Amino acid sequence: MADSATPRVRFAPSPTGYLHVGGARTALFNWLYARKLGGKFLLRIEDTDKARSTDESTRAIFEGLTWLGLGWDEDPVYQGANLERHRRDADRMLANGTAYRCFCTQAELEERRKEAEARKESFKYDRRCYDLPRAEVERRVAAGEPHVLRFLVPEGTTEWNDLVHDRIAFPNKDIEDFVILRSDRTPIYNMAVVSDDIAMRITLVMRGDDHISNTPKQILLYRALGAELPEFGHLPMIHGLDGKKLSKRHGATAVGDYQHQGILPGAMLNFLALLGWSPGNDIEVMTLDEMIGLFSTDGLQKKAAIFDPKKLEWMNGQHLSRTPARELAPRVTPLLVAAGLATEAELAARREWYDALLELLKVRARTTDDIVRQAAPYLRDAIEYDADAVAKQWKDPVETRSILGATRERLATTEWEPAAMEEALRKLAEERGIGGGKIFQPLRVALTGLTVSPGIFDVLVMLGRDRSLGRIEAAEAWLASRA
RNA sequence: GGCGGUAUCGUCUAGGGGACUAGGACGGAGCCCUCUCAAGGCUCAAACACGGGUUCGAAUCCCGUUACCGCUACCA
Repeated sequence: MADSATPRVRFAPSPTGYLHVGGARTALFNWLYARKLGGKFLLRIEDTDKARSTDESTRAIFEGLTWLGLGWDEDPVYQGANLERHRRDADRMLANGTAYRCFCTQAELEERRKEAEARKESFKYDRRCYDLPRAEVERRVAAGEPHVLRFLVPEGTTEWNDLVHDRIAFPNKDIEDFVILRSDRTPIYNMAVVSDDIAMRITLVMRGDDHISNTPKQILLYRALGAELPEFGHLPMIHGLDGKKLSKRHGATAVGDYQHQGILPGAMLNFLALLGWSPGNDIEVMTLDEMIGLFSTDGLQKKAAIFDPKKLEWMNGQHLSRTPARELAPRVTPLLVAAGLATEAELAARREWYDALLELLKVRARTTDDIVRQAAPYLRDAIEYDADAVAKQWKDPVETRSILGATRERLATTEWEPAAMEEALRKLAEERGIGGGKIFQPLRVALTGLTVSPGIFDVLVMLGRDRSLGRIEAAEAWLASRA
């Protein structure tokens, strides 16, 4: 275990796509760990696979983390920039006898692998180049013969006390003498990771459990380099609804996809946190700060979790409801503008009204997109009558028009205030011998064109006197033309 | 195939030998509230993979089986 006073953890994605929800969760747990313990959360871009890495992906990772609010503490480390150190470390191992040169070509290896397979045996490099006479090795090196550096796996057992799995052990005989430096002198993954983690003074390596079998190799490398071991913690995977590893087939897997679906970053984080971690009680909905307070590696799960979009939506609805309009506005305004429902200036000009509208809509929305959909009747001049709404609430044009007319007259002479309006309309219903709903429902359609909306008196207030009365009148005219 | 990991309601999970007639949440069904929709409240259906041990006692500990997942490259 590393003795550094300050815990240092890192998130080390390879920039070959977008920020995956699984990666986001790994980042979150590392981030929470650092925040909880007053440590540092570092970012390392593993861009050594030149063929697959792109700047665009790197940018997507930055953007994803930034959107989520998972800031990193030091400048991001680009693995590709540390090539020289990786080589030096590999050469050090060659020098101290923990690594050796191997001249076997990939084609030869491939052939032997196939042969072993044909014999139904598992292939493991047979260490033949380790036995090459020193003179021959020197001769071939001098001749410029291409070769790789392989790690000389020692005898014994490699084990560690995993933060989430407790003890994990691998017999070293099952680990082959793996390559650490390619024939073009670029490092192989495990070499680069260990070299970088040592250089970054990482105290805990917390990553997906698909790395469990890399861990014994890495531990061996730490030892060969005479470095102090960090702690290791392996997080379970995230699967799709069918129990298979989450992939494109399951729909949205990129954090950005959810951002565009109207998910709040806080809700995304909260949902992800609960996928593989539990605060140990029945608490579900949490802010990031609350998560920091509650976080403990004890609550980390061993089992893979299935990503359930339904629960994400519910979680988002919870966060939406709990977010004050003032905080919601910056996230919703751009969407409203993009939908052509308003301009930023218009909304800024009546900020209190806008806040009140958001307060009304957020409770019945599960995504910010829902809010945008619901907001249309309050922002647009004209409304459209939903066919189903008309069919259901305006069945009888003549009667409906009569009710609407009476409603309009009452409202016109009533103070524009919820309690007063409700009293007036309930009285009207009583006079006509009908239930309140018989007035409210057709009115709702006249006002919004829809069968669903916030409470009708809230709608009247949001719309304002002139617009409300105007809409009722328009509805009456529309009905007259149908009668 | 080899090695490693995992196993509680459909899903996320609580549980760390007796408090378990196994708790909460999502989703589902129903009821209440009610001007609609949400939200909220209440109720119901729904799980300890299987088999052996250990123990007075096992969801909890051990072993095996099964299933699933991961790794098995001069990818990361």
